[in-house]
Amino acid sequence: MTSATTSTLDSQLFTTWSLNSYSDGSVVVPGGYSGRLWTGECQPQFWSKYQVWEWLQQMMDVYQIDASSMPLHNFDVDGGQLCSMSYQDFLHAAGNVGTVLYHSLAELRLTDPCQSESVHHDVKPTEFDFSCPYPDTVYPSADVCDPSFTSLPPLGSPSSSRTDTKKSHIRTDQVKKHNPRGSHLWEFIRDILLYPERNPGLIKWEDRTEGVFRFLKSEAVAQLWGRRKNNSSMTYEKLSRAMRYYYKREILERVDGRRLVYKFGRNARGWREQET
DNA sequence: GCTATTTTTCCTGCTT
DNA sequence: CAAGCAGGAAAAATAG
Repeated sequence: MTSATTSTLDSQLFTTWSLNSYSDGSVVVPGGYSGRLWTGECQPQFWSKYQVWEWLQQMMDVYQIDASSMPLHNFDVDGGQLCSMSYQDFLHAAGNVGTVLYHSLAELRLTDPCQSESVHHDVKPTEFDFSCPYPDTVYPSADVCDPSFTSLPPLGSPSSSRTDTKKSHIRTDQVKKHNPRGSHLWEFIRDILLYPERNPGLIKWEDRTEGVFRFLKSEAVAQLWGRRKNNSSMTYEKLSRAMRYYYKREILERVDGRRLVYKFGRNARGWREQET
């Protein structure tokens, strides 16, 4: 359904991010961009850990892989290490899902050098660590932080249309469950929070152990959420309404006075440092 | 298709 | 003033 007209998307991404939210459906393209943007370097071999992570997110989204069957900790490696993993290693690290990952990665490695025409104001992966010295200007953070949703697998090769999905019958009870990983807003927020090194100042922990966090770029997060839900007219105003509904369910706790600050409640799970 | 949740939209009023 | 926060209502999406 969604055709990815990649070329124009870049610019539209910019538009999206710089528009202040009142873009009544006229701007943002539904669907997604091809997985190119998030690949700062081109070759998987040169990916940083966070790029590997990004790739994994893409895979999970594209193939609807359940987070529970995708042990991210087994992939705390950089591109070089990732590429040196054998098929067996993948199976080991991710079970059946490993098959998909392995093949997808293989695809990627075959495809061309790179795009590298990403963003002129490119930020090096190394600078993502916490610091995030971004001013107030809106930047196209989608390329580095979109934890989600693409309708196409990021296999930039037109040659092999879709060697993936069916080739290996990956939809063994692990893949393609229901609506696996965070399909809920609070989970989406949580996931952004969980990996600060890849979160370029969108949301920030205020108190990690207490589960207090703050939106730094409310509209940007809203846009991201909108992208996830394929809703181009999402705004922080609306997103926050949904957040407020969480109070009653105790997924979030109210935090007085402080703007853009929320706190996970007893019914929110999976956000703590180490815990189930 | 139906039901129960969740989220999205919109809105009025209040607070920072 | 602009941007957030609060919730109520009701429509739209989703999950099952």
